Amino acid sequence: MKNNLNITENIQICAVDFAFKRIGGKYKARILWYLFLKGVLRYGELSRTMPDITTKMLTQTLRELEEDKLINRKVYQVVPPKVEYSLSETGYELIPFIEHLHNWGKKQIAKEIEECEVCK
Amino acid sequence: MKNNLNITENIQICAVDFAFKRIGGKYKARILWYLFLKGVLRYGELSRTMPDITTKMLTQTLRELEEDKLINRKVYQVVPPKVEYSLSETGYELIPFIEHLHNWGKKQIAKEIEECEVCK
DNA sequence: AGCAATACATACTTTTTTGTATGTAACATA
DNA sequence: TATGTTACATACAAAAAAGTATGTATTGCT
Repeated sequence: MKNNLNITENIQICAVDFAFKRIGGKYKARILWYLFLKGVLRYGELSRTMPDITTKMLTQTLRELEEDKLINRKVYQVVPPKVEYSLSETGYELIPFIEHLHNWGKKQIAKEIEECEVCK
Repeated sequence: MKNNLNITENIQICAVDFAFKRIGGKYKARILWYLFLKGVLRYGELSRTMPDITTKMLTQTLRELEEDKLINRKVYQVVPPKVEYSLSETGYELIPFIEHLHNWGKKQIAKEIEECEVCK
């Protein structure tokens, strides 16, 4: 009676957890969302699009996304350097989810503004 | 030329970010997913279903979910105490997203096992 | 009186994540 | 020879999240 989980349920736990580990970072979803909206972007373009992300965090996050194969990284052997980032197929498969989240968020924000007395 | 974002895009950023703050915790999505799968659950039942979550984290996470109105908390004035948790309507609206994430995760896990030489 | 059941609370420590500040490489151009 | 451009790297500090251990309240039952 201690553990009444079946295998299927355990896999389900893991899958939600597994997925969350790959996109759970502070900026991951946003980066994926931007790559989706804008297509191929250079490092500097990403940086200028999201000025609140420091270069350290941007690089770090991009590396993690690349390791998990959610984005593609294309390096041009030129000076000054040129590196392009884009969504991978696997990363692209996460877009419907981010979109849902995005719509949900928009709706919630609207609701909170509506309920906010100070805002009236 | 420094900031070429328009208002619409800024709202989009915020929405993804906003949403992520509400379900970004280590256990939040899992708890919501379980409440969806099982319906109404008592504190102890949740705890037994997810034995890897300490009572401190479970309580803390449940409180945050409650504050953000993603779950309902119903207290029965009895001894020993009885408290029931369930998805709120707003929380329920997140289920399609968690489900998507869950399916994506399952697929990725399968893919990784397939690619794993050691597993063969 | 002592114990069990249930749903927590709280002080404190450890770990993880994020931020700050500064530095580097390579070449083209002034 | 100095400067600008681009895409980072790295040491260190701060902040946030999570974990550990222990305690509490109430009441029925033995």
